[in-house]
Amino acid sequence: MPPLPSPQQNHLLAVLPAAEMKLMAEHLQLVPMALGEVLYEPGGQLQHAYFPTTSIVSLQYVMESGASAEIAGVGNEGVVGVSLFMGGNTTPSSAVVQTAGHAYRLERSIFKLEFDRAGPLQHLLLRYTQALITQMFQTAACNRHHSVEQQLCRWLLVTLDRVPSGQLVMTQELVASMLGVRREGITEAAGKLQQEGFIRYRRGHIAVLERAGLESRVCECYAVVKKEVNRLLSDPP
Amino acid sequence: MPPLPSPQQNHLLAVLPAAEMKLMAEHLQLVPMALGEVLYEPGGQLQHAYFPTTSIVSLQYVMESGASAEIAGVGNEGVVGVSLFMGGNTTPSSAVVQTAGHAYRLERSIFKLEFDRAGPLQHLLLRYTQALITQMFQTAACNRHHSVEQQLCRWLLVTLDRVPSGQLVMTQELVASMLGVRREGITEAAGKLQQEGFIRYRRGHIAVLERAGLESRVCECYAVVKKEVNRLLSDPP
DNA sequence: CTGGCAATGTGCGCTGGCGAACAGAGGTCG
DNA sequence: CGACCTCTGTTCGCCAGCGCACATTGCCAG
Repeated sequence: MPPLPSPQQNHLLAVLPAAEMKLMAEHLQLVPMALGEVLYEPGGQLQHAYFPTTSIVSLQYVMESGASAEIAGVGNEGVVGVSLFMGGNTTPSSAVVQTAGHAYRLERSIFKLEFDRAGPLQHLLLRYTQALITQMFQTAACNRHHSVEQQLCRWLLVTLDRVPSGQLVMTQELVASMLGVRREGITEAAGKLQQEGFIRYRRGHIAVLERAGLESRVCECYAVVKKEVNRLLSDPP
Repeated sequence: MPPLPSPQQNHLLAVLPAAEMKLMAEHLQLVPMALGEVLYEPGGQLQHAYFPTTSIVSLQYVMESGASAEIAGVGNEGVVGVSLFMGGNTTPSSAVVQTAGHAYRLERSIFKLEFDRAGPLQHLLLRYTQALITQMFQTAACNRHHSVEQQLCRWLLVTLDRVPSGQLVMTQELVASMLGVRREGITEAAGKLQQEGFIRYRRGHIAVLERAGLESRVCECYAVVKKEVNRLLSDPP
């Protein structure tokens, strides 16, 4: 077994000043995140904020028809539950664990209290929220104008940035529901990428072999978001 | 000529406590907003926050190919320039005046100062930002799954909520670029709506005749966003 | 090692939206 | 009042992605 994750594996927690971190440490609670677990449903009251370390959470919207679409993903660079401090407490979206792993969680009232302290944590969270907004922004535009193959490449690259090993546990069915397209569409696009030797997959596993290949096929959206997220989360002035 | 707009015509400014408002009043500056005016471009430094009264501003993203997509709109219920207080200062999107009118603007540093006061204004702005997030969310999902006609209905209804007269000054070309679709697609969809007697248009003018008709055709997205925005901006606890 | 089931591969026909090209029809401005 | 330009209507071929149906293939449990 790999060593238990430390809070520092989450970038937001990692860059907190020691003093700040000390205050929160005793309230942070390590929890396992199982694939498919639902952290919250539309309109449901969030009880905790989650800081993923090794897990990945997908923020998605499910339409009345049952069709779904991922709007943004949260990995160890962020936090699930921004609506807690934005003031709404709930959102019309859901959050589902997309890659199993761990997260640290913080009870809702504590989280809000720490935020209202108006210290470095607040600034960090607000900047992160803006990064999240950029993701959604770009997803909306990408949904409108780019092909399934391009979006698949984007999704793979984003996920890869959060899973250094490049070994993803993920069925085509699941990818399809994330992207909000048909499973067959993924089969086809993934088939092409496999033929080119960029990826290899077998029954629920995807291995990225040649990252550069994906980068040559992806739309601009990947780079735009990555650059913006780096800008926002690197150097707090 | 209609009377000059008062700051109270902007909902955010209207609900501010008198004390708060007094502080800001002397810095608020009434400006005309001309159709097509660009408030900021991707990556550009915002100099002001804008509180629309009678104008409508469209937040959009322009792709490398030149194709564009509106991600959210801001009318008298909101403010343009959330990135100023979120910490990023800029965003990769642009803001364009979609309906001419007026707005009150606030110099960047003043705006940030007032926000950092952590009073009612801050809470209000954060809640509004979450409402904005909901809009983007829903736009992303809507772009993925709904037809041009549905999206046109949504767009008309949203705009109608901000233009009580129901008389829109807007060419099909412009609507098309907002929705990120072809102009012909709008011609066709609008033609249907006109045949049904829901709207009437002539060279750059759209008149909504039967709001209920549009509501019968629109996708769920309109109601979801409206409900959520009402929830967030009505009763600050 | 052998069902059985979930995951993947494939092949239809269909349709919504795209791209391009052009014809009419208001407005506007000389 | 007429020229001109912009906006709108319409057509045609094309293709990505959908929905459906069914064949195949790993993988795991028994």
